[in-house]
Amino acid sequence: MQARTPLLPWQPEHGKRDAILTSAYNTFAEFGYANTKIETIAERAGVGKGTVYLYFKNKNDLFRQMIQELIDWHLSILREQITGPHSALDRLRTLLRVHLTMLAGRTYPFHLHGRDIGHVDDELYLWLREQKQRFLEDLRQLIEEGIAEGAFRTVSPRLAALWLFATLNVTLIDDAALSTEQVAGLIELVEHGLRASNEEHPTPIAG
Amino acid sequence: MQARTPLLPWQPEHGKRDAILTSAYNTFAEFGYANTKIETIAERAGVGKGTVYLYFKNKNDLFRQMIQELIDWHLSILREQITGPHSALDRLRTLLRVHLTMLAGRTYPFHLHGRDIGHVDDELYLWLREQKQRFLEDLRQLIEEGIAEGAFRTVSPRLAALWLFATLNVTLIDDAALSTEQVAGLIELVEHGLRASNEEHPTPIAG
Amino acid sequence: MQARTPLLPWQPEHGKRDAILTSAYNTFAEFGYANTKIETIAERAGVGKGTVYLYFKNKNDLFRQMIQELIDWHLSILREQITGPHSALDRLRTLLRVHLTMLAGRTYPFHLHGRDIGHVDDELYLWLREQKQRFLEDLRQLIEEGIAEGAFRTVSPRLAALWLFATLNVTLIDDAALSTEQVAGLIELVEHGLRASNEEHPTPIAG
Amino acid sequence: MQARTPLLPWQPEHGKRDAILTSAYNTFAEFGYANTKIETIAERAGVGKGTVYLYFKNKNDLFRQMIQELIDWHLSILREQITGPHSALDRLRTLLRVHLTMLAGRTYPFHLHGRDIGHVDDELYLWLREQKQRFLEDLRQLIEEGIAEGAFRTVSPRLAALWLFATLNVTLIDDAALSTEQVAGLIELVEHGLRASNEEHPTPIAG
DNA sequence: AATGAATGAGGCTTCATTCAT
DNA sequence: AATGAATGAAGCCTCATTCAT
Repeated sequence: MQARTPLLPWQPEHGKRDAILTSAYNTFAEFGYANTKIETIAERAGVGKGTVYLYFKNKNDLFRQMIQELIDWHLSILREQITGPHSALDRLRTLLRVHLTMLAGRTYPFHLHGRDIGHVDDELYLWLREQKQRFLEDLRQLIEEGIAEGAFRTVSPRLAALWLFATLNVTLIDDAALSTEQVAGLIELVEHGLRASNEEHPTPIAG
Repeated sequence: MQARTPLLPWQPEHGKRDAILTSAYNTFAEFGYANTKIETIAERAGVGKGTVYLYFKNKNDLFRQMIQELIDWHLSILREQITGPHSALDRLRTLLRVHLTMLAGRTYPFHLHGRDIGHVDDELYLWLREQKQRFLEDLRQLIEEGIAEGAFRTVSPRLAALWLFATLNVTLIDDAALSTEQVAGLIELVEHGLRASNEEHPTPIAG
Repeated sequence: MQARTPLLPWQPEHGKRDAILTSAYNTFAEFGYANTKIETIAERAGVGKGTVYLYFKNKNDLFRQMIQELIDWHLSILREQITGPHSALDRLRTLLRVHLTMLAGRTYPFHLHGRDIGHVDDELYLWLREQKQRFLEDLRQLIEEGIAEGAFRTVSPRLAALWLFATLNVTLIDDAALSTEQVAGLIELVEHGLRASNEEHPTPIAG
Repeated sequence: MQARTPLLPWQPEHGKRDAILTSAYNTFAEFGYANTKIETIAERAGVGKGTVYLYFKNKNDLFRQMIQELIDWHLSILREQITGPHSALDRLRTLLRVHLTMLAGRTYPFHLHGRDIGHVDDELYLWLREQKQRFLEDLRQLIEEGIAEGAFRTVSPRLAALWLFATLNVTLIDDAALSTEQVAGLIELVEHGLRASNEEHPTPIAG
């Protein structure tokens, strides 16, 4: 169903900039920032070392732009799920499923909250903080709507948002991707944590 | 209650090795691995640069030992909670509270599952994987016991363990430490996710 | 009188080659050889980077040709003064006035003797040596003629030529151009250094 | 007589800093700034490449400090001659002789007024301007004193100072050092330029 | 003829590591 | 055991030059 969602926001065949960003993503993911050489990124992108510097000011700049475009793209997809026309519960389910499916198909090297990559660059660090806060706001609103709809218990929306955010990182724990059943099970656990107790028998997920 | 748990496993006044490890912890946390200079660690530890090499083979070795001792110490404290004599639910509650309290008091720079620090060193990466798996096993067992006790719903114990693990990282999302109320709220959310539906009114946490 | 002497031997409107040489002159003068980029020269000349290589083999070649044409042009103008039909004293006066006036109108970045620019290129270095020697010869001859005419004291013509040459560089010392009075004063100093002592009352300079 | 004046202000055997500065002087003089590699300076100084960076922030800093210490040292020696107790004429003679002798013994790569090296570094450029102005002031004063003493004609002191300064650079024109006779002849030319006309028969220079 | 995107050789600089004291 | 001056491998980045259009 989500199979058609591309794994990354860039298409190497769309030009050298995209080729470099794709290569940068894979190389940084494989070796980490410090152990990645610009030369390696260039080689894998099929361009010369100097070409990287035609599109990016320096290594930091390349990294920052790569992360920003990746996160932007990822969050925009998630946001579509959060703000759709469906019930809060349905949107929560889809949010989790889409997110986990997107991560399942590849090595996702970077935590969404970016503490580990924030060291690289103050500008990026602050940008990530802001994105995180914005996304936490979206999650909070989703939960508030769920509460208003009577689907969720009366929990602290902000706290539940944090907790949801943490859960989203679950894939990062195991290197193996979650199976469809595991994703369903995870959604069920989260639902249970939030669901109003009178709603004993939730409608089936794919309803 | 947990206030007396020291924040770190080392005591600078216990000798140069501990001083170096404490300094290493703080410096790596502040700057990240790549941006941390041995000289800075030595300075902050109040020793000469060469002295670091009397206790550690190289920068990697220092980092690895620091992380390993930190994680070992941290997990051993958590393990005490998991394997105690109390009910599975109580142990779960204490586990979460102790973990979150330990992290609350300081900047915790490293994810327990260590994807971000695994880049540094294959040996450390594999060690962290193993620790993670062992701890996931422990969590799985806790959940199985909870199911056996009738306190938890019949969920996939392995999956729930993963989910718990993810939740443990919640503090890393926000830079601000969680308040006591927030910790309680978080525990409540997790409990709700796991709790057998007939157990509507759980016994108070501290008994 | 010399106001109509153009400042540089090239006219940008005479074609791309002249435009590039003018731009090269200004840019090398502003930034020095090492800090000057071909791209900057091309931009200022209003041509593409590749176009420079249609007219010049490489950066060194561009620099060399620029210097050579500049010096050639400059010395040929000076030489006209030296070898004219007037008396040695008059020719000396005019030589100094013309030279100083030419330099006064612009930033003259390159010493005539070229020690500082000789580093760039052995070929240019040797060429400059030769030009220098040739010009010193001309100066020597002028002085010899002055001695023969009885206008100058019996000095070492070669040494006096060196000394004259050094004096020609006086403008390079101060960034500010010399005023007409200063030029006259300078000429007067040089004359005094050379003049036969019996010629107490020289004819006024501007005659 | 001046043979005992060391050629350079540094003594390689006085430590690595002096060894590096001496090597830097010789290497920059030989190849020019842009064509000089830090590695070459280090090799010739008999130290490792990294050692240079223990004493100097970077290549520019090394160059700047080298020039400044060289000029400082050189000018301080000249200044001693200018401000001595002797007559203005004697001091002028000694000034020229000392300066020319100092330069005679070696390749002097850098013009005192530093237009050619100013491109390297703005800080250095401004510093050189200031030194130049200060030294021109000293020369001006010497000339004023000579006028007051009746030894010099009534010339513009500032202009004559500029002219003297230019003459000091005479050695830079020819690569060959001036002989003792040439130095004497040069001094004589300068004297003639300045001397009060009633002083027809000066005492012979070399006595 | 004219262009400018692409390249990669070359050099500055950092910093982990060594070792003489 | 403790030190820190010295080292040089490694990698980022610049920019002269090329070449397809």
